Amino acid sequence: MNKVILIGRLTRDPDVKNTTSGKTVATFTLAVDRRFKNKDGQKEADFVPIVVWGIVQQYLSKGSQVGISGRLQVRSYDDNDGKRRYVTEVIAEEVNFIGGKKDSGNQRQVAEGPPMGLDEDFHLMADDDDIPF
Amino acid sequence: MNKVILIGRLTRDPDVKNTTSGKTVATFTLAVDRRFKNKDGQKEADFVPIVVWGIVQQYLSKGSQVGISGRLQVRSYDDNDGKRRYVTEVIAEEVNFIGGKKDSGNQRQVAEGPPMGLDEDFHLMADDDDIPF
Amino acid sequence: MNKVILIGRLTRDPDVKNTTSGKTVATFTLAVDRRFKNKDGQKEADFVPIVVWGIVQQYLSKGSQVGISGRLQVRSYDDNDGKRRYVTEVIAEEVNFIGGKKDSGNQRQVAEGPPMGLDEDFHLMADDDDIPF
Amino acid sequence: MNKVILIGRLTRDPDVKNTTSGKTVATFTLAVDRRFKNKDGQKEADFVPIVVWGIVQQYLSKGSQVGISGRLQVRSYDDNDGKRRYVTEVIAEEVNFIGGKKDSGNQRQVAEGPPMGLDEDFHLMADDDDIPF
DNA sequence: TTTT
DNA sequence: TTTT
Repeated sequence: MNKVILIGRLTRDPDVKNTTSGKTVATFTLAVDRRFKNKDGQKEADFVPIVVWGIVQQYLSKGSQVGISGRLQVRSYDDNDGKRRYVTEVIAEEVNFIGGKKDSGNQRQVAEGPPMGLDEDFHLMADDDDIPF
Repeated sequence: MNKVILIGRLTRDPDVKNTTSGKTVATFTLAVDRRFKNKDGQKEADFVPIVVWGIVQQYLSKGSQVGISGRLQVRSYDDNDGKRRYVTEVIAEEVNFIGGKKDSGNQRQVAEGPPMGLDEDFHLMADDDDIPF
Repeated sequence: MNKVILIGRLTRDPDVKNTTSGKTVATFTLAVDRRFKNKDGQKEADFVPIVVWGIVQQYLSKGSQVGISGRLQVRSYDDNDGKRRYVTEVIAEEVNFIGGKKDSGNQRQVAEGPPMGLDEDFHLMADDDDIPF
Repeated sequence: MNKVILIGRLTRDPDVKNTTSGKTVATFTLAVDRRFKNKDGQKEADFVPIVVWGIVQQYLSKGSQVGISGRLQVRSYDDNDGKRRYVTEVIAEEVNFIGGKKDSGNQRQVAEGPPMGLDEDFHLMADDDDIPF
C-alpha cells in the first residue's frame, strides 16, 4: 500500500516532455499548505514534486488548485562526486481540478504509469536534464 | 490536505534520539513493495524515510510490518557546496502494527509533531548527523 | 487503519447539537461527485453522512466545498420491527476549507472524537431523532 | 476525490457472483479494529461491506488480513414499506494481502468497476438477494 | 431530501 | 526558485 493524497496549488506551469516511445509526462511542484503556522507565526508550505503521465497541461497552470492522489516514489542516483542522492516524487494517479476555474469540479483519471520499457526512455530523458525538476 | 498511507517493513531498527527539550523522535526507513515487477521481472521497493515523534521503538524493529499514516514533509538545506538539497520524509501520525508479532493488530496514536521551538532543537541535532537517515 | 478522504460540497447547512456533557457535534451530508458519468450520461454523486465533533458550523454552510479526512464508522441498531439496521458515517478528523470563500485555504483540526462517556450522551440524543441525519 | 483505505480481516469467505454480462464480483465484510477501546474497556471493530470486481476469492478467505483501498459508494433503495434505505459499501480498487499467508506481501490490482451496463445486471442480481450482503 |  |  502506497497512497498519497494532497491538495495544493501549482507553483508554476507544468513542464511537459515526450518520451522516445511517445508518452507525455508533465512535472510540476505542488505547494501544500501546512496545518500549523511556524513559531514565527508564518504560514509555511511543503513543495512536493509531482509527476503526471498523460496530457493534463491544458488543465493545469501556475496557481491552479488541485487534489492529487497517487503514490510516493523514491529514486536514487549517484551524483558526480559518487554520493548517493535520493529523489522523492509523487506519481499522480488521479487529478481533481478544484477551485474557481472553468474546469472546476472536473477530474481526469490519468495513466497508471509508464508501460513496459518506458522507464528506460525516461531515464534517457533524465540524462539530459539530470532529474526532471 | 496532506496524507500519506504506507504499508511496509522496517529496513533496520529505528534510530532513536532525544531533543534538548526532552522529546523522543524515532527515524527509520520503510520498504514499501511496488505494485508491479520491473522490466527484468524483479520486485522492487520504495525506501521511504519515516519520522515518528514519541516512543515507539519498543514496538518496532528491523523487519516489523507496519501501516503508517501521516503527512509528507519536504525540508531544504544548503549543502557544503552551497547547493540546495531537499529531504523528503513522512511524519507518521499513526502507526499500525500488523503482521505476526505479539503486538499484532495494535495501534499507537503518535504525537502530531514537535511543539513550539522543537524544530530548532531538531535542527541542532541534525547538525551532528547531517540529516537523520 | 481506517482512513477516508473526500472532497465535496455540503448539501445543506450543518445540523448542530450539543451533548449533555457539553460537546458540540455537527452533522451534514457531503455530495461527492463520481468519477464517471452513468450510462445515461448523467453525472452522479455519492451522498455521504459526515459527523464533526467541535464547532465548525461558522465555517460551513450549504454549498461549501471542503476536503474531509477521517474514518469510517458503522453503527448498528434494531428498528421497530426488530430488524438490524446499519448506519455508516464518516467521522471527520480534519476539515479543509477549499473553494472560493473568505475561509479559502484554511483548515481546522477537529477533535478526534467524543471523550470517554460521550458516546452514551450521543446515543441519548439519538433517541430523540433516531439517527442524527 | 473519494478514497477509503482500510486494514482488517474478512469476517467470512467472500460471496462470489457472476453478472449476466460475465463479470465476477466478490463481496465480504471487513472487520476493522477501532483505535480506542470503548468505555467498558472492550476492543470494538467496524464491520465494513466491501465489493471487489474481479476474481480474488482464491486469495481471500475468512480471517485473511488485507489492506483495501477504494472508494465509498452510497446506494439508496426503497424498502417494502416505501421507506428510503441507504447501503454504504467500499468499492475496492486495490487489495493488498498482508499477514502470514503464502500470498503475503502480494497485491492485486482490481478492476475499476463494472463497465457500461453492468450496474443494471448487478441490480438484477440484487433483486434475488435484496442487497449483496 | 440533496451540492456546484 | 516557489502557490493563494
